[in-house]
Amino acid sequence: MSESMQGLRRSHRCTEVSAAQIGTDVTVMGWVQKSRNKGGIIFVDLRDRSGILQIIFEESDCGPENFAKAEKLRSEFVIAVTGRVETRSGGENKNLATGAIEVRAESLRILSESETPPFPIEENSKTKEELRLKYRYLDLRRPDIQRNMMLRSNIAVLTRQFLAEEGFLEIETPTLIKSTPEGARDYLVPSRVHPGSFYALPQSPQIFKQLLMCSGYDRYFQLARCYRDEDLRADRQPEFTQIDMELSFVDVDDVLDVNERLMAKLFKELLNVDIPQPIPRMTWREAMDRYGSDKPDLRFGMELKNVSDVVRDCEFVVFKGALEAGGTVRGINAKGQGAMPRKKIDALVEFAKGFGAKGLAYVAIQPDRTRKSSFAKFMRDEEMEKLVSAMEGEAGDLLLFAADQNKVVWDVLGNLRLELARQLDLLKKDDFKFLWVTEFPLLEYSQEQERFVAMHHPFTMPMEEDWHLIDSDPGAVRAKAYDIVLNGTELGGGSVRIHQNDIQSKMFEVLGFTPEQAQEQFGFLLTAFQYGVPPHAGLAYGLDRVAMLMGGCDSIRDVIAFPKVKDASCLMCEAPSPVDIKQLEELRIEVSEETPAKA
RNA sequence: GGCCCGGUGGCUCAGCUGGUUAGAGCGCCGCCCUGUCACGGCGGAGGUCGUGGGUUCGAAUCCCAUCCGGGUCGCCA
Repeated sequence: MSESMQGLRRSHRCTEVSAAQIGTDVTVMGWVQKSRNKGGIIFVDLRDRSGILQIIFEESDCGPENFAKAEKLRSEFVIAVTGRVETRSGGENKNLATGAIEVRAESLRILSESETPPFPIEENSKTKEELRLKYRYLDLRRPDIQRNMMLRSNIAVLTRQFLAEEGFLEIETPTLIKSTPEGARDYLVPSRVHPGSFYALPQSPQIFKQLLMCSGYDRYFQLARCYRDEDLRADRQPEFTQIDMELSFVDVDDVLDVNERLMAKLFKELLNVDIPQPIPRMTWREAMDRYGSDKPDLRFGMELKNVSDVVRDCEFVVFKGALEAGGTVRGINAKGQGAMPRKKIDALVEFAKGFGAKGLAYVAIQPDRTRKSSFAKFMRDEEMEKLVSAMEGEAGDLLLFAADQNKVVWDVLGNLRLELARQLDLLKKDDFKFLWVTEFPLLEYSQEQERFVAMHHPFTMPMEEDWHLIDSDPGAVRAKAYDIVLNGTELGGGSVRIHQNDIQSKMFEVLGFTPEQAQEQFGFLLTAFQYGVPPHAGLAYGLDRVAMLMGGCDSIRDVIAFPKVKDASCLMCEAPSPVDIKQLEELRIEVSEETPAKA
């Protein structure tokens, strides 16, 4: 039996009740976390989003009718209690924020009863994610998820506040837009009015924000929903939220400056963590050379070393072959891991092969400085000495080498470095190491498409000093593009945009667009740029990733209220789903054996 | 699409080199209990071992297929 709210008003959230209210009456409402019935006295832990407050029921205070109701309380019943705040006479509970006080119930209303939940609503749930997601509305009651959602809300509020104070305007852009084939796969929405034509959901508001610059809005931002029809990961959902911004009359430094102050504000106010100002910068090339990654995790060292010159004259065919083929030999030094058992080293070799390595050469330096090595027999002693010394190898160290084309060597050692850090527990979640990675390559060659594709997007401004290479060596042209990296995660990225038609046309040409194709895809942008466009630049964060890292979570699902699972479906509402055949007919979409529809 | 891990009462797990009636903790239900807060005591209910097939005298256990969830590679301008 559910009672009404008639005549009742909540006076406090659970943990807003404090010693300051002792002796006064309060009215609290929430969910029964737990009821402990001692016979003549009943303790109820009442939970709301603020936390837990103990209610005490005794018949002499609340009367027989209320006491009888209190005896019926079960987990997750929703109740309203009016009572007197008291100091606990039974001793303080140090585990609760409200552990020194309790509310002696004078009246009780059962606002809603509850079935026994399918899993316990409690902190640090061990429940399978599958079940949690099916009953996400219950999972969202758990204190740790509620903290995540509140953190996310605070991030959004502070971001708006900060950017507004910095002169940014919040402007919404459409989510039914034109499909562009470059980049990620689009989610498509069929048009009823234009049979056979489709809208796309935006992968980002990129073109619209550039048009806003063209329109003179100067500084724009938006917390924008974005959609990409690609496979999911722990840090990737098909729909996600960007903190998206664009600025006019700026260059790289201006964008970096405002963003490092934004990050500093968020981390200081929400986590009381000081972010260095300015945030360290590293070029893409340096990041690759030192860490084998364009999003290096700076919480630990173990940097890559290029030893190509050291081993250039040795007879080890793996090294020799790689160098002759134009590749490099690089290594990392896992300090103190020289005693790693053979089995574990073999596992690392297998791990490396997963990233394209043909093998992994190693030297394990024993405590007595003798060496166990997979390739010593191919090296002269003095060559080995030189190599070990180039790696700063000391007794007890494990040296690991990869030899191949740069791209492979970077990838293998970069991932190996992270794997070793995980094994050695070097990655502390409350250690926040920010980094700007700058000067990304403008283009990268796609084997699959047999042409150069934009590393960032086709509107990215090349670095002026490299532009003369665009025909002779397109891959060597660097861009005014930058990523903001935190603890090995790409939090966001952006660039200075091209605002000159001649450079833009050349870009399209290099990317293999005919002028007609460029016009067809981006004509409105190109036309807009003929009417006076300011130099502009911008950046977009993955808000979900920001919240994930700030909240110490392992997956962005933990900071998204209703996330989707690996195959992009929703376990709770069961989207996507077949639709009524009538809906399909209206859209002129034909039904076949393979596309099920409701009759 | 590839590879790896998992699926056993409501929850979390054990059992898995085949062999009595599939166990434990928590939860749930009933009774008792006036200072609990991981409350306690007594009693009780609850299981198609993800699904389908196969091997076998016998399958939670072995084999094949398949579904579901997670991680990862490809993919993600």
